[in-house]
Amino acid sequence: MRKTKSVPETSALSRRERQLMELIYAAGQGTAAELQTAMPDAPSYSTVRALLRILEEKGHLTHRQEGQRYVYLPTKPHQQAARSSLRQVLNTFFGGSVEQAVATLMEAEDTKISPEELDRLSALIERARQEEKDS
Amino acid sequence: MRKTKSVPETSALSRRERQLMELIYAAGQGTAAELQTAMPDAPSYSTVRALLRILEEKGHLTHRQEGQRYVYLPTKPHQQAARSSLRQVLNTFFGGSVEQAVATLMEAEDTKISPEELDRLSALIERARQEEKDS
DNA sequence: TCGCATGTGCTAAAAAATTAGCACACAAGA
DNA sequence: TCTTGTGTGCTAATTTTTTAGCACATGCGA
Repeated sequence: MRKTKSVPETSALSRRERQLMELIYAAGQGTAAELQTAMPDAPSYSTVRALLRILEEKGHLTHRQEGQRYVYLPTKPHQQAARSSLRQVLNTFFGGSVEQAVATLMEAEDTKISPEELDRLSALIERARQEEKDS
Repeated sequence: MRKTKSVPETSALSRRERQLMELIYAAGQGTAAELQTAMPDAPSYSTVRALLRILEEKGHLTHRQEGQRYVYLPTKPHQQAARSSLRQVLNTFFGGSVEQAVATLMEAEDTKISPEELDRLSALIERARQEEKDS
């Protein structure tokens, strides 16, 4: 069994913390009240605020004051978080293979990829091929 | 902010539990000792066993006895878990778009997709297109 | 047969996460 | 000005998670 590389302390998020981070990344930003509303099995308002404070301490979030309330937003750029999450899933379930992941999605009944998206995807791949040649 | 659908109790995994599940999915199966070895910041052997027992109680794992030790393996088929994890990441970070996800991966220096994989990917897409037409 | 290595089954304790709830600040309208 | 609504800053309690460690079983070689 392969030894995976050590996880930095900051990524050891608790269940609720993770849930909040996902919401914030999906939404871009949010206030305590908004986030609470958006949570499926929402805890109390205090709890949400407490979690946000902790996440800020851990360095995952910052806030800016807007009027009199805090709007929280991620510290790490969306792009970077996205990439590392995706990598993680790819490694865990697909042996790191993008192709396998896409294949799995295409097989799923409920997650059909639209013709338009297929077009865009193949355009993307074509472009990558060109760049490959150029270099 | 969109309200996400409620998460079933069983998916509320703790940090360590999640870590174990990921390892098991990546490896297919494992004994307590193997898993402990594979964990980056491994806790004690007892701890690993305790967690495995809990995961089994929660219905995520089963074990079969092999000789005198337990070999744990996931309850849910790999495929299914893979799909739902991937979906999750796609929704959180890429607005559900496969294309965007692939684009992000291609941009990353450290996660270049190999020419071979590009070929396989486009073959995959081509096949999907054909099926689209047929139906 | 005895001692050791490797396993599981427990239980109880320690640490961390989650939660509630109060106190206080400030803005806006009566 | 007083009251109300909405916000933050705390602190303390509860609940979950994580951990260690003992007791007992089994297989194996000395």
